[in-house]
Amino acid sequence: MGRAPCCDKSNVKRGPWSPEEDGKLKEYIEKCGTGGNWISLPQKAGLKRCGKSCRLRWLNYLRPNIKHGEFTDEEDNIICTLFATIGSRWSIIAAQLPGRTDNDIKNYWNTKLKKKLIMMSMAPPPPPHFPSYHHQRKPFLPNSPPLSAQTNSHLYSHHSTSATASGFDMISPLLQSNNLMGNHSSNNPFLSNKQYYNNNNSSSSSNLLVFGGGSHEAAAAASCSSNSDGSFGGQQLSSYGRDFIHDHDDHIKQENQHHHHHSNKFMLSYPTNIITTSINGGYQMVDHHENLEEQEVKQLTVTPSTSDDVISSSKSSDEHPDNYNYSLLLSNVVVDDDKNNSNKDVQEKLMYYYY
DNA sequence: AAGCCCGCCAACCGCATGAGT
DNA sequence: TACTCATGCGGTTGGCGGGCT
Repeated sequence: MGRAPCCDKSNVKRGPWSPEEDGKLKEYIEKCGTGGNWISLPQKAGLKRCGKSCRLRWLNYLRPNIKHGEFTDEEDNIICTLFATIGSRWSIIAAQLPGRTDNDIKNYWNTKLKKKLIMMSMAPPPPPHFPSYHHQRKPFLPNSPPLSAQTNSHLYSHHSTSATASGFDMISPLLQSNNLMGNHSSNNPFLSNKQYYNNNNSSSSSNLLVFGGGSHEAAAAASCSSNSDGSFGGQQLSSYGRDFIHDHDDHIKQENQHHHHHSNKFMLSYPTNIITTSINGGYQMVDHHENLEEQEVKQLTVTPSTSDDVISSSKSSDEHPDNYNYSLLLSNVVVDDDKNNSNKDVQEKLMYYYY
């Protein structure tokens, strides 16, 4: 049985809001607030509207300090960076852009920015002397990532990350054009894992990458999950994110539960403090495929290069411990491809950008 | 001038989640 | 524990307006 509708649809007005309706809603909320109840608000405000409609109108249009109009280049960069990192989590992206609504950003992305990136991707490649990301990577500044200003529960409480491999690929050119990343096509951070394995027989390449300010799930979205068709398995990751993040102090216990109940583990989606606990044991990252017959299990053991790296980073992580630990921890790891056990050199596997 | 096409964006829809009971 | 319901979210739709033929 489906759930009951939130309102009597035959009795509510739909479609565009009139100035009179806007006025009523604005006046009521400014005078009385929402009262924590949108369902009853329209009646109190004298509106023949669904509560959800009122809420949307208020949040996306009427509330104070809403910014409309052109997006700046800086906003473009933030949107691209975050989209590459966490996918279409518009509410989270909007939280980084004061005055912008998730709806605005979503529309902007779907109608303009995406196309802009496509156009830029068709532009000629940068000249050969364009420096690699190894040379221009910015040092991590623990006081910078705006994502860390949010609570974890806010970050991870909802829905899926639906970024696609093509989405990541699309973003790359813009980032390059803005000098945010290098020009190593073989190190394209937006390749899916599938592409990574297709392109690299050994574990010596650097496609196990993170692009973003250091949110835990962000790392997962960018680096960990790919499905058998090469697309990113955001839903899976997201469900992990939900499970883990809600009770920050209970992560390790929950990780253990997952260890028992799931064959697919996305180590890099774990918060840093969990990874930190894995210094001695290491973690496995398994690329899980739905169809067992065709399953090509890719198993990566990812461990910090040395305990000292992790410990030292932990010590200086007071301000934004999660981000800081995470980045330092993963910036220098051993990636061991079990299928191809030939290269265990310590390598710099992760690229990151902070704004 | 009329008709068509298409991009933009406000609004809607369905679903997941969490709080309350 | 099970259920209901309000809220918040991302995906999608549909109307409007501008440009083109």
